[in-house]
Amino acid sequence: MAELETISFEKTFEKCKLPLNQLLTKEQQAIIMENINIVNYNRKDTIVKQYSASSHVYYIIKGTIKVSSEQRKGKNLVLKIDTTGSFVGLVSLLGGDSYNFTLTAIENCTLAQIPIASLKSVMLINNRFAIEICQLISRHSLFLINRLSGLLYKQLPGRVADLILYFADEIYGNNEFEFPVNRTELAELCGTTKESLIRTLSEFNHDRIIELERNRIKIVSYDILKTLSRLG
Amino acid sequence: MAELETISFEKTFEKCKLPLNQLLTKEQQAIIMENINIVNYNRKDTIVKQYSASSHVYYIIKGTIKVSSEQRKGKNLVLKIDTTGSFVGLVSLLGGDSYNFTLTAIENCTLAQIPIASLKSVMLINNRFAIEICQLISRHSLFLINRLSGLLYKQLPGRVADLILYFADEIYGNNEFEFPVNRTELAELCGTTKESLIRTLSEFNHDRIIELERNRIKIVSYDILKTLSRLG
DNA sequence: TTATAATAATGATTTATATCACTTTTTTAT
DNA sequence: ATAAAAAAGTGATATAAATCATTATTATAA
Repeated sequence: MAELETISFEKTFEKCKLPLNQLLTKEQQAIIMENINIVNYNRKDTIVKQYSASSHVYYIIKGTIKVSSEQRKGKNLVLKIDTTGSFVGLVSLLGGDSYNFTLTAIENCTLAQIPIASLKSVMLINNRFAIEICQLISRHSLFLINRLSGLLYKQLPGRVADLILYFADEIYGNNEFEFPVNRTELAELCGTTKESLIRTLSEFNHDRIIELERNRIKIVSYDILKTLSRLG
Repeated sequence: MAELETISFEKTFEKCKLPLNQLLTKEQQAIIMENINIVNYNRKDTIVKQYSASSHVYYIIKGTIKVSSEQRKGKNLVLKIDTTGSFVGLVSLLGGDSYNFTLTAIENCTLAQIPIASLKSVMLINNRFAIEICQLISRHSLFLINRLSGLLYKQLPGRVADLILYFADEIYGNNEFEFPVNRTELAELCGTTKESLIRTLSEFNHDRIIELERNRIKIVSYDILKTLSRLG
């Protein structure tokens, strides 16, 4: 499950959405790299478990993971999907001393484990960087609050439309893609049950809003999806 | 609605949960006070409107406000109640350039309006302060994510139990208190309708879990509420 | 290849809660 | 003090989606 490698700062954070090269001095980059671990995970591997003591922040060098939270025995909520170039676990960095969510690889991934202490120490000597991290946390929070409010108020067609649009627009940037997770996990992404999700997807398929074949999906009418999302 | 006053930094932030006196130098305190506005609001006054351009962060010198978000025409979600000593609007500080939520006074309030620019400039020269603010944002986000997940997964008795416990434990620190808002707003706090909320409260009253008389409520069995909250 | 397990799909039924329509009580204003 | 408006409460009904039960399909292993 976990094998170590050594690569440069540049290479590691090549795809990062923050311009870390400008943001951090060479010395600060060295602090980060000093205790970094590069780890590979396979599909379905658990990266961190909710409630366990938090020690690292993760950066996705390559791959896709899901962030989820156990609501009760057997009831899971998938909060979001994260891919290449994202930091994960930032809210847990300052929000408490244990992880608030479970992270699971949904395809083969390469992650960098950055010790919280390293990250904090760089934040303490580099305010621009601290504020950038703060900004990531704020945006991420707003995204989740919006998503959860949507799940709370919209009914299924709207939530499933959001789900499809989320994958198409935010994850894959393509109107044709393959769901990286099974129906149960898709259901957990829109706060419903496997059965209800399947029914709604089938309806969309029948109504020619999408073309669905197993995990392969193609959006036929983006506009109708947008409308469904809006009307909830 | 809005009348100005001038008071000292010490007096203004007397009840603040952050030790601003230690955290900020006299010069930094002066930057904050330079463009600060002290404003009084009456019950039901709108403090800021969702989607309007964000210019200030608010600090509650005294009083209680609600933070809400319009989900669709006529459908509101009350995200949280905030009281004396809290900063409000921090996620909007860095998360974007408009307010993400509507703030409304639910009792007579005195708030300090702090220009975002002042706050940011202090954060840029004081890393400890920046990290403290970042921490506030993280904790606040986790609270909301938990609350919203609860609303999503629990059914009404669990959500109403949470509502009562929220007021008793977090807002008033007392098992006997008066709801500061009407039934519609209580319903909006637990993502339901006025009617359903009223019915659930009446059941709790009938089952002697609470003693309810108009807005005055007394928790009779804290344990049952806790159990209802846990079982959802 | 065949058996076994996992996942997907569909139909029937139940249930929590929203909606609607209305009454009663309380608050506010004249 | 009385009228008008707002808020609280109640009952009947509708409905979206969960649950339960079962079958079909696909993936995995012997």
